[in-house]
Amino acid sequence: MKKGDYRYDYARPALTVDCVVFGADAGELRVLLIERGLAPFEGQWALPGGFVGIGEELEAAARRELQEETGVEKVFLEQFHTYGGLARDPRERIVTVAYYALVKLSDHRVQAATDARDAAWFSVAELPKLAFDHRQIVDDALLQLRVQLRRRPIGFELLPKKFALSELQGLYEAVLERTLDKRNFRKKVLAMDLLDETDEVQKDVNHRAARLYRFDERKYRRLRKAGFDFEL
Amino acid sequence: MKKGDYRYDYARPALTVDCVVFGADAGELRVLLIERGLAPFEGQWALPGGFVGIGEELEAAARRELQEETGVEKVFLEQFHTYGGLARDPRERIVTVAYYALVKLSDHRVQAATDARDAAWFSVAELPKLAFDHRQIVDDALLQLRVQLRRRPIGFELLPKKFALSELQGLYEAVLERTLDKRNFRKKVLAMDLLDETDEVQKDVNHRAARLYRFDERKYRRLRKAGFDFEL
DNA sequence: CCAAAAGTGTTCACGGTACACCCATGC
DNA sequence: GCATGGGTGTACCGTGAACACTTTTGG
Repeated sequence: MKKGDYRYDYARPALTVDCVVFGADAGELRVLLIERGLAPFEGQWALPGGFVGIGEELEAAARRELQEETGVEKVFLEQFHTYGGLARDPRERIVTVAYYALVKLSDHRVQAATDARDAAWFSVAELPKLAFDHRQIVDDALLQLRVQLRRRPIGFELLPKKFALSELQGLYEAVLERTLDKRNFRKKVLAMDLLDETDEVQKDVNHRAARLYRFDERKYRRLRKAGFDFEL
Repeated sequence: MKKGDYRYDYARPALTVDCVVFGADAGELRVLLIERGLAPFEGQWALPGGFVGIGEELEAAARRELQEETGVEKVFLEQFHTYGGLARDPRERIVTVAYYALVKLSDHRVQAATDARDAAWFSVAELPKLAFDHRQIVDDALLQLRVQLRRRPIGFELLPKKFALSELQGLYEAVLERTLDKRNFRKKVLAMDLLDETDEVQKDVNHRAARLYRFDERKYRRLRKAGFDFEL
């Protein structure tokens, strides 16, 4: 982005993007936060995000900021709400377009960079105090995730490519905050015929190892064309 | 808004709001459009909307534009997506926050004003060519409406305060684009116990007049607190 | 008396839910 | 051999879907 002197007839809000990045770990839902290296709210935890370039698509800006500040790349990303409250930012009027992202925790060693002093995963159950209105944004994203998780096959974005059914169930339980019946869950998931059984099993567990499955994107697309609706 | 000379270190997109206003009439779903009085796309039909003031909330801007351009006030309004494509507007980069609104057609005599040359209702089945990417926005809003109509009691926003069950059914059929069974529909709706039977009936119909009902907002709120989920 | 829509019950199939026991593995 | 989670089947209930006839009113 080129620094210069840009003039307009009317005052304009600044435009940013922010990302609520979810990951799952041992049946716990986590959110990726950065520790701010700059004022305002220096030293506080916040969502990764930043300004939208004048020649940059909104989603591209979200991906760029995510990559720059946390190292996270190539993830499921979806816009869910735009926040424009007058007092969001103490400096000036800033409108932010919020996205939620889903990542396989195992794939992403996060690392802070640019204006982020640090980056780390926090359990959604114990978030620190967040900068700006980011707490509100996280809460809204979580609500959105809960709704979408049941209607679209996005849970798989949060797990390793190969996973045990109990891991999938644990994820649903963590996000929906309730326990599910094991038999019913397995029956329903397998009946949808969206998972391929691999010939691998879990490793490094001190009990019987579970069979691993893989989500079949192709099958899902084919079924959806035929009018099938994912529902869990 | 005060015209002046505003300077920034980095170029900023302009920020607007646009509204997809739905109304129902004789079992047909309609959208409110304005005919543009200014370039670009002068003379073409477009969504009501306009620039967000620097000290103005997003939703407030949407309501103001709606009122100014079409005379519509005090309606159900909900944000659903933000559009930031680089080529949306031929003049410069403009990001727009889109809302959908639901109005009782009977309550609103629309009238064009400010930079709208004309305002009129169009059946969603036969929209004219629209300016900018507004066709895409309408399509997305319609999709959103279809989803929300089944999960939240928003259909009542589109009908007169007192309505016949067949009118409600006609609305659902129009939006969802499929026929519904009369007996099952009435059973389901009445079973939710959200409607109050009035002692009025339809007038000016040349057949048996239907009883009129009213949506009971209070009851709905009470039920929702008790964990009830609207679903049709 | 005819047209047009209002109003009303029952049956059936399916999917959701509840529920308990044996099995494989690591220590 | 024991602890830990993996893996499996059946019975019941409630909800959604299909379906046709009588009633009221206006013209």
